[in-house]
Amino acid sequence: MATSALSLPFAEAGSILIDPRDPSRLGRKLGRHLALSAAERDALDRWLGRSVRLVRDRTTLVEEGAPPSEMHIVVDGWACRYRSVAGGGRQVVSILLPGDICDFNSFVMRRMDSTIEAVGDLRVACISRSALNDLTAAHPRLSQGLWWDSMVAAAIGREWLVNMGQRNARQRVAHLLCELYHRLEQVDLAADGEMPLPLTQADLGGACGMTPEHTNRTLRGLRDAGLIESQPRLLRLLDIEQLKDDAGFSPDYLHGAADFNH
Amino acid sequence: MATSALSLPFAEAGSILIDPRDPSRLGRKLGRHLALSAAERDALDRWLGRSVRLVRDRTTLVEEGAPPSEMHIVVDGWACRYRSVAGGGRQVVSILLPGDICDFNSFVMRRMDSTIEAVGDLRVACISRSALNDLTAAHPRLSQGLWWDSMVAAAIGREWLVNMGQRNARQRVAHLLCELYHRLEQVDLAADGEMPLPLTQADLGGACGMTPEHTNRTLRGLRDAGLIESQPRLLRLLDIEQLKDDAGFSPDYLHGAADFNH
DNA sequence: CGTACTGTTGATCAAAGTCAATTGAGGTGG
DNA sequence: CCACCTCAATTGACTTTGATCAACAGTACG
Repeated sequence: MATSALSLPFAEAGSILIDPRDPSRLGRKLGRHLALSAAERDALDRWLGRSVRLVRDRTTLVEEGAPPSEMHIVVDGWACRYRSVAGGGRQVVSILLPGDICDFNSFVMRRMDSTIEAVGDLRVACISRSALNDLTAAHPRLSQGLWWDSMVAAAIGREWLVNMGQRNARQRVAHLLCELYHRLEQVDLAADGEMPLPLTQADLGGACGMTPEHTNRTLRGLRDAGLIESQPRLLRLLDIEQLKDDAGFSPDYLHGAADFNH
Repeated sequence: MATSALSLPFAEAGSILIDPRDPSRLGRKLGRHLALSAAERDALDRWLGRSVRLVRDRTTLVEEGAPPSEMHIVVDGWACRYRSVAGGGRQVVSILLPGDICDFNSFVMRRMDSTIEAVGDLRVACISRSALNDLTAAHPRLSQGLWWDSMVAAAIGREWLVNMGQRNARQRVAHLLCELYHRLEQVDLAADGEMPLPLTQADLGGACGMTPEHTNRTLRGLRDAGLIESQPRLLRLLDIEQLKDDAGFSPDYLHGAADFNH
């Protein structure tokens, strides 16, 4: 019988294997945790390149309430996943970066429970259920990788809960910025305290449960304290250690390779 | 009572080691979504009864930072999963009811990122990685069920984010109570607006990002409005419709069987 | 050029946190 | 059986955070 994408081939968390080549961000991310073979990476990259969709700035990739179709993986660009509430409010429930799986639940749920919107132009790889089944049947370790990624996404969600429930505005924003920086770093999109940041202040606030106005003031506070410096779509973390300290940020919850493999 | 099932050897073919009137809540929950065969249900129940651990009131089942061992499923009782923050604060990130999987990430992560604590005496089924692999290899549909459960848990986490970010204290508490009622109902532990509630007000507040004092006042508000009525470990929802309406609660995110089956 | 968004700032206000006590119930030991 | 102890629930007074309302400025773009 074919191993379905939903199978559970759990193995011991493997040793790191960094492939010197430059495959998809997802492959790169998974490769930091699992020992993916060249064949597995190739297969993944092939599938990711097979059907890529372009989503224009501020248009939606999937809509809340709609029946799910395919699963999407961010190839390039950013996206926000949010839920709308009565009264016009919107809560950002996750921020999707290159290499992130947008809607893992597509194959399990009957309706999407949140909306995914592009922040800047976005390219996503589309994978049908049967394609994913084929892929994971041929390469069970990729299936492990998907599980791992799914669990990390859940851990990030839990940390966001901690963020909103236990920290003040300044800490919330600082924490989110630290998280984004670390996640970008893991896929080689940030370094030296410098990162792209296409999100508006309203997006950032929406992720922290804050109004745009208060987000603005909070960012100003961080800027005045010499912790960050911003240009239109770019952010520089001037004192990461101080920022982490203020925010109570510890990267453990990201379960990133850097913290576990050495 | 059923504690005698603890040490029973796995011997009688087809027999259910747990009280036959009390089949696993997990099986019941999954059965609402998937068409589980009798054999699948039976296999699940057997495994769940194989190794049951008793966790005393307010002691921890798994500890933040510890390396994961087995996966646990609530058989009976309640638990809270929380993360501690510097300064003594604790954020409850999920509330675990009978039939819930406590720590699905056990098999994927290297360290637990949160603590799970019993709320009242708790019984959990323990399943090793290899046992789960065997079980899902023999019954692939159970594997689907685990995926489904995992995705629902993630959806609940997202809804909690919405709750904390977009709703006021009264709505947050009302929403949480509605959610708990619905989830209990799905495993036949609540009906007619009446539900067990072993949580303290501090627990409830911890899940909503509120102080115990404010939680107390908020509950009083709901009581004064005639929406709820409480006894020590029991809660009655006197006007569920009004409560849902106030809270902006819609059970869609629970992806419950009632809305999707048939 | 308007138009529309994003960022910015100020004034005011309400919601929730903090600090401080008191009450009440359950459990324990004498 | 009762005194005592602990923890949960409750209430009050006060403070602070962040929301709300209201402008206005900079910028991109048709």
